[in-house]
Amino acid sequence: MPAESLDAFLPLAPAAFHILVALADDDRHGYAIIQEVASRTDGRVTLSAGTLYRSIQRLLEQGLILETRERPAPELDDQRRRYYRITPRGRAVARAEARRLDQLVKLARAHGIVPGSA
Amino acid sequence: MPAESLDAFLPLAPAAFHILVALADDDRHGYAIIQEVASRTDGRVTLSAGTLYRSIQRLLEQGLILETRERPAPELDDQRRRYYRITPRGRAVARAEARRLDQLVKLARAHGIVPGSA
DNA sequence: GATATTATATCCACATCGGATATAGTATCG
DNA sequence: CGATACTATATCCGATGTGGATATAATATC
Repeated sequence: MPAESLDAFLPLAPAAFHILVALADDDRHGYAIIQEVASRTDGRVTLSAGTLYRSIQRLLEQGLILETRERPAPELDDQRRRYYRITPRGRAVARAEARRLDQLVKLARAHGIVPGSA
Repeated sequence: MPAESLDAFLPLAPAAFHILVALADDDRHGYAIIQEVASRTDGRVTLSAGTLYRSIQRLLEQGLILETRERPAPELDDQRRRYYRITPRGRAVARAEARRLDQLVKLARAHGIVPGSA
């Protein structure tokens, strides 16, 4: 996967970025992604159901995530759930987006926007 | 200006962030902002005219920038230009947005998205 | 004087988003 | 065991932000 083609995905939609980062560690189902993102951001980012499921559809179509057949032990499972896993391409896109955001922050710092680091 | 009210502006529209950062150093006119942003990002961010002038209207309404009456020496000026300056509030919002973006990058790093820093 | 560039402004179509709504399975508790 | 709350997925609607096209006109170049 050449680096160029990753650029076609950038800038990545904010919701898509959060979903990919939430799946970076572990496979998760949709509802769990909402909770995980909220938890990790101390409640600052609360993905709505509409945003979540539409984002998941797009990420699947783009091959950035896939739906897994693996499920947890039945006593921990819930038949309604659909579990998702980040793909290598998804990881590469998330990495490229993180780099893009980092450059944005550096640009702001270089022009004195952030005190204590200008 | 309490920190809470800044949150109402977040997340800041990407174009608005770029405009505020471009005005961080110097007053500029619209067309110059497009060129400055393109130059600073090595051509990766090219604000379209439509995006620029609508973004400027919003930033004016929100009090994040203002139009200045000061103009350069007549031989360097162009009567068609409208010059803009970032306000203290605009600077505070840009700073808050930079902080938000930085936290996003840190979150991605904490979950192993960015190699060499996880 | 013709042409290209600079400069501002508006319109249209497309993508993304939050919130509302729908449907139904699962857990809790009296 | 029945009511109620929570979990879980999915779709629809309206609002916002964006690039690209279009318009208009002043300025610079040749």
